[in-house]
Amino acid sequence: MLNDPLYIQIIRDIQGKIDTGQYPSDTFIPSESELQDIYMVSRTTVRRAISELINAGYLTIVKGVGTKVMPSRLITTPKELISFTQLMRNQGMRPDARMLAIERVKATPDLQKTLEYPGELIEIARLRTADDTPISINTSYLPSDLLVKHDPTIFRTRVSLYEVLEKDFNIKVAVTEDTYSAINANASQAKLLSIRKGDPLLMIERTAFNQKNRPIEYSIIFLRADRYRHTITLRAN
Amino acid sequence: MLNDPLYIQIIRDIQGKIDTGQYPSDTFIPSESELQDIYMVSRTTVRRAISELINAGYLTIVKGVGTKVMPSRLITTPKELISFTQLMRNQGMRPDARMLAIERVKATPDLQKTLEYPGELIEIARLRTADDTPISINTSYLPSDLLVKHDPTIFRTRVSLYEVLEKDFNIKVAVTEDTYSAINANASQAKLLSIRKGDPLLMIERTAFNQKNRPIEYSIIFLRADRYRHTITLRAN
DNA sequence: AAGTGGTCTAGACCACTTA
DNA sequence: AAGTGGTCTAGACCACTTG
Repeated sequence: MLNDPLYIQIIRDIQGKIDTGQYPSDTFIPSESELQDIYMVSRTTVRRAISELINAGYLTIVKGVGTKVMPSRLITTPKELISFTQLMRNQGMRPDARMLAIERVKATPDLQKTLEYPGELIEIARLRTADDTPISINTSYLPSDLLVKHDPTIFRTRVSLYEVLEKDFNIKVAVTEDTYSAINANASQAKLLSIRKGDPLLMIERTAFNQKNRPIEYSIIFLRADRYRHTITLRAN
Repeated sequence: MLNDPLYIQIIRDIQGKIDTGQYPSDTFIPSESELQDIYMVSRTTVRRAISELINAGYLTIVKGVGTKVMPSRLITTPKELISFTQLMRNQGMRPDARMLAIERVKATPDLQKTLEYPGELIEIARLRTADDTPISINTSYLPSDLLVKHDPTIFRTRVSLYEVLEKDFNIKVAVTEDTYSAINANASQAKLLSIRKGDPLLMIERTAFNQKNRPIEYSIIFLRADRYRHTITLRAN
């Protein structure tokens, strides 16, 4: 923490002051030259920190006037990539998962193309719950060459698949492409999710990429529309 | 253009070289010191330009090695805010809209709260089509005090509501909050969209804000799930 | 060892807002 | 006129990757 770059430390400090209300919503934070004095750094470093906080949606600049704290409504939903475990935790729910299957499977032509990998895949199917209510059926496919370090059963040890990838396999998801659609539940989906056949499901297909732009996961998620809504905040360029 | 800041001109130039293939996908662009010589600017200015291109998804940095052009797959789906007109054009379709209603309405309590406006609203309901196939029913509510400059019928003159707001009212959308859900079509929705009652619809509720964080539009959109998929690319922080 | 990007400084001049 | 952020320069030292 103490060895982190100065601008990171400044970001953390300002973020903390926003969160604790020392810099309330819609008020101006100290000017850049004041921040230079506070943190004893150059203006470039102050501006670097402010620039990232603007990018993250915490601050906004009014030309010729000053730098203002964004209304918290717009702070709380960052446009960052987020895992479903995190999403549910953010909504104050206790996420869990029941493993339906962990198997080695052959890739279909579509999956081969999407994952750019001709070999075997690991299929992980899970029923996700929040506060013990079934929320979604989540089926992931991962190239097996990425997962040689441990037995696939390691995915039983944690609720978040992305946490297993990061902590046990050192694989970090950098980019996702999410496609939203809607379908009617079929009989088996309805049974698993405790709803009726024909009820609406939000369907999300996600392809995840690592830092080197290699596809590392394709997943298809069926979410109960009555229990779950997915919100995303976007900013114009 | 010539009076634009240097870093903007550099961004445009590099973007152009990526688009025309002079800097092909997955190859390294010149190093920062080479770019200093090319553009005759300081390293700070070069880095400013590169930083924004990384943010926009065009470039990626490999530590200690160089700066690489992102694969075009990941460039083509920017995470920017985008209008539905643009979205359909991007998919190679010809978007159009049939006006269903332009009316002054009283705000429901929910709408009053969402739009933070107690007065009358302008309701604009439209059937959106792509290549003459009905795609979505789009109902927007806007505070009437924003629209005094012209008669509301001006919304008939353009296909894109956001274009009318920007060009005729000088109102720019800066941030949107989109919530995704799914429902089954009711009888009237099914009729308008040429589908059957009970067929799945993707529902998107959007609240749009201007640069000053004032809510300027609430819209609810019902999309035919069989004809339309909505893709978003997200990056980790 | 050489080259790359990562961080940081100390200045400068400008356009914009407010009084 | 004074204060704000917007842009830019010319240096410096560092950590990381590769030959």
